[in-house]
Order: sequence, then structure tokens, then C-alpha cells
Amino acid sequence: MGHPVRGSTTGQPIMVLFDLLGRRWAMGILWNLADANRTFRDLQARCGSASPSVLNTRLKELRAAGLVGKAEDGYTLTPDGRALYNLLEPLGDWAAEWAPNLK
Amino acid sequence: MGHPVRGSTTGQPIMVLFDLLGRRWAMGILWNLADANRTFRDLQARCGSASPSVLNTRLKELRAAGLVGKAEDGYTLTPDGRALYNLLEPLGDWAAEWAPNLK
DNA sequence: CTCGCGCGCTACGATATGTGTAGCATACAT
DNA sequence: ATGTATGCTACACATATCGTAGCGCGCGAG
Repeated sequence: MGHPVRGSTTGQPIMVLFDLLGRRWAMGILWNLADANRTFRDLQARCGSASPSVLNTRLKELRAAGLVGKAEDGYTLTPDGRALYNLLEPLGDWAAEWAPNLK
Repeated sequence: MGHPVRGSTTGQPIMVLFDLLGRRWAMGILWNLADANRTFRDLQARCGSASPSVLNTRLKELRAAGLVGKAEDGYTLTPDGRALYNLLEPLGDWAAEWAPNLK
């Protein structure tokens, strides 16, 4: 049922984005690339030891989406990826206040 | 390997949030509840006809997380849920500019 | 009252997606 | 050449999601 535009039947770009980000580790990868370029194994370690197959799949998807690129010292955020990260960043502060209310 | 704190081994609340939102339709549900309360079937129709089992599972998770609540006229965002939505909202505008660059 | 209807929701087999471990090829240092 | 680290693939197993069917309920019409 493939990857292209899973939720975009209504033509809403936001659903395409949610489809891409609504996969395991997708946002975590963006998050961990924000402050520095990371090697494959470095990313793997920071994403709760995600299995290399998923990690590689996600990296392919994110690169196809133009959010992540490859530099000499590992993977890196493209300008688009960084722009998206900047929108995601406030979630970090919010999560810090929200998480304790959970259990 | 359940639901509680899948990526939080490092103690980062953001990973707990990413775990919750990084599931199918999770963000789509928040998005569709933003402008009005929605019934179960209404949500289902707006989420690309997501199967009722997933939709129900997601709703349970989101309610357990205190982001979604139940009103007389359907599901609704809690104050926390609305705060989170406000952070997510800019993604809509960004996605509208980004999506066309894809293919 | 009973019939049909739409509702929220559950059950369950089929498929898609993710996990975990092993390991290969390359590069570089010792 | 030997050891170590890298990026990544392969594959068997586990989990998540899908899609369809259908149950129990409340309600309004006949």
C-alpha cells in the first residue's frame, strides 16, 4: 500500500507530511540530526537502538523527501529539513512539561 | 513491547511524544479535531477511511495521554491537546509549500 | 411494539511494517 | 595481516495496521 501519498486522498499536503513523519523514528532522526551530523551507527544508538533495516528505510524515505542529505561526516539536514526541524523544536519544550503529567 | 515509553530510555520526554505521535493517524486525529468535535465515524471518514480498530486504538492512546477527551457531540481536544495542536499547526502551512517539491 | 437505521465499537484473518541478530564489504590503523 | 570501525544488507520472527463483518444500542417511523 506503498509510501507515496497515503493520506492525501483529500489533497491535503499536511496528510502527506503526517504520513511521512508518522513512522517509527522519522521525527527522532530529524531531532538527532539537528545539532550535528551523525553517522549511521551514531543515529542508531541515539534512536533507542532502532534496527538498522528500519533506520536505513527511514533514511531513504527522508532523503527522497529532500529533508535529509549526506555529508562527508555522516547524514545531515537539508535546508528543508532544518526548516521543518525548527517547526518541530517547540514540541521539545512542550513535551518536557507534558510528560510528567502522564502516569 | 508496548506503548508506554518506547523511546524514552534516555529519559527524553520528546521521544515519548514522538513515540505517541509516530503512529498511524495520531496526528491526523488531532488535526481533524482542531476545528470541531467529531464522531467516531466522522473521524474515520476524514482519516482516509482508517479501519475502526486502529482508530479506536489511537483514540484510547490519545485519551490515556490526556490529549483527547469525549464530549456529548463526539471526541474533542483537551486543553493539552489543543496546546499541542497549536504547535503542530505551522506544519500545515509549511507542508503546503513543501509538498509540491516532491515529485 | 417492531422495524429499519445510524451510531460507537469489537473480532479476526490477511497483509504491511518493524525488530533483532548475523554478517558482508570497505577503509583505515597497528 | 590483523584488528577495529564503518555503512549497510539479509532474513526469520514479532507487532501493527488493514479491511470486512457484525454486535448491541438508541431513536424515529410505521
